[in-house]
Amino acid sequence: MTLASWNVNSIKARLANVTAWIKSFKPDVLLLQELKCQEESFPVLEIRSLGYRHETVGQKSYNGVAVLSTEPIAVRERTLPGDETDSQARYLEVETHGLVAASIYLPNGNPVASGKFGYKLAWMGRLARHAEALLREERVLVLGGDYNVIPQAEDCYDPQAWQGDALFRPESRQAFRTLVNLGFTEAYRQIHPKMRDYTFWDYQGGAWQNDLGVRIDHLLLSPQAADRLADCGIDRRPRGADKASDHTPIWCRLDR
DNA sequence: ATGGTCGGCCTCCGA
Repeated sequence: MTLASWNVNSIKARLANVTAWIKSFKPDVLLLQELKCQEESFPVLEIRSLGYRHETVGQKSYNGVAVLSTEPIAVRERTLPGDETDSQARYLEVETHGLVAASIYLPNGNPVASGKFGYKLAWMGRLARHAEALLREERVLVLGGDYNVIPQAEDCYDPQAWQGDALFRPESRQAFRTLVNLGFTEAYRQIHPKMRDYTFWDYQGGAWQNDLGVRIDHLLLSPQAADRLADCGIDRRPRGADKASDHTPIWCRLDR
């Protein structure tokens, strides 16, 4: 089975792009981020007509996550546990296709001098604590989404240009390592140890045309999921389409 | 010379 993740930067503005990609790639499970709409305005009919079930956590204007699946979906969590006061739509955890999957839209954290960076790091701490509990279940589990973290210098066209940015700050990268080191396998690096590839290119300054990107969308696999990992890739084609999102999908194939 | 990134939206904020 194939599972993919894609930050679509508005599901309404991106509907034609998303439906076209689903038709061509046919993922079994698709994790979406940055819907930028409330649940009642999610394009239910268009997604259903493609043969997918869906669950969403929506919010007006900002954030918003979803899970699409060719099989029934059972929701486990609609928010990241650990802070009842957090109302941002950034986490949806489900069971489908016999696996546990979470669609994650991790806070951007910029500007670093604002409270947003503290919120990002606190959110990452909560994610790590919850992930520990998830790992104890010893299930096939995928935590996928827009992590807004550039793990290493080689995941970035120019580390100097990102120096000081919340996506590349040492604190952000350390928190990402702490999460991975709980026992996850980062699917892309497992399959492509040396490859330079990106999942995000800014709209500004011809970043896409000049391949000035960063790798910030990740699939984290539990040991039971990593046992089944057969392939992983980044599909650049959607980023080159008309009216593209600034992110492109990352996918993995789990065998058996 | 002109333009300059998008999307949503209480025309600026968030990314």
